[in-house]
Amino acid sequence: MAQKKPTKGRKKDPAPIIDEQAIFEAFLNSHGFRMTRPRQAIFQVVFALHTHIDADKLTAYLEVKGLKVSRASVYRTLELLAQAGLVKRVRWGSGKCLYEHIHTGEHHDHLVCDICGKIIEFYSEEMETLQASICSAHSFEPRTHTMSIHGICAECQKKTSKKVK
Amino acid sequence: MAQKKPTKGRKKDPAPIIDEQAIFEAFLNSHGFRMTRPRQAIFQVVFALHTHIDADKLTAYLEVKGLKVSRASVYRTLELLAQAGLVKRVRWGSGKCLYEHIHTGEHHDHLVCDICGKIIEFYSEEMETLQASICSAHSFEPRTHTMSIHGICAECQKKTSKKVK
DNA sequence: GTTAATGCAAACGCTTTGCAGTACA
DNA sequence: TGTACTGCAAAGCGTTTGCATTAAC
Repeated sequence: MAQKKPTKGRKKDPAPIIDEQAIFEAFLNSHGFRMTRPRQAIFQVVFALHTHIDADKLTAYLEVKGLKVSRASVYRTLELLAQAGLVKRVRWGSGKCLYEHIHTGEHHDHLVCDICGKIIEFYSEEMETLQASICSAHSFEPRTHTMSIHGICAECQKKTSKKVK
Repeated sequence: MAQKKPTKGRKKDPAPIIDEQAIFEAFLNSHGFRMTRPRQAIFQVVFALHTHIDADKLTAYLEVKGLKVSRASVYRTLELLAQAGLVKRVRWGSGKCLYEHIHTGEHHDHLVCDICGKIIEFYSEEMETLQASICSAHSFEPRTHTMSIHGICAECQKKTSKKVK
């Protein structure tokens, strides 16, 4: 169901949020949990943003939108979303956690600029293949992976090379 | 000691610790720092173990060896070692930090078993090459990277398939 | 009307820091 | 002998939890 044209050309603009919403609701239902206003709100923000976000920023963001939700609920809901397989939690260098939504089947890796902190997402088919072959060489059954390359982004390189020699 | 036969067969047994010790001492010297007993001890343990270790385990390990060092000093020394480029600090899922020593030029990635927690290190030349090409495609200048594949190791697969189903 | 979810604030776990005493050079 | 380092304990930071109140079903 839900037509599935290849949509050649555009890279992003993945499955409509509705689908994920349905998954989330089904997940809640099947566990005897309830769909509440805070959960709605958090869900919306996480899936509307196309970036990683930490609990604090998310709370602030909600507040700006006029939805006051306690940090506790934010954490609890993100945990739920993670359990539902809709969101992935990643520890970041600082000790904070960032959360990113997962579009089914899709996933990407990260280039992280050590200077400006920018995160560039990328996807590489070869990387996936390579990982699969590494895993099978170790009889390891992969489930998820994280890969981040830290370094200096193009812009910061320019800035730096201007300033410092 | 210090002989450097190829020791075919064994995979590990890399550059003697002595070299790294020299680097550490040089680092300390050049920064006006001092080589102290706790620093010695911590250095020894980190480079003697061929695994990742967290500050707590390291402290405990030292205590067993009869070297009581405060957690504070452990953290401070690990920070120094990191600054010297001898040790890499990685945030782990739990919120803890693990530290791993770096043998110059070498580096490896990880397979992490979600069931037993075992960490398998691997190195892949193709991975390095692939990363380099991804970086250059984004005009990104890489410095370090982290890649971990989570999943289930061979042994746990066996156990699981026996029990379940 | 039940039962689960919320918000608050206190607890938590790991890491960092300030300070008085200790030890390296 | 002077200065850096240590150990302690307290503070810090992000996250989790207990409990009384509120809201979903």
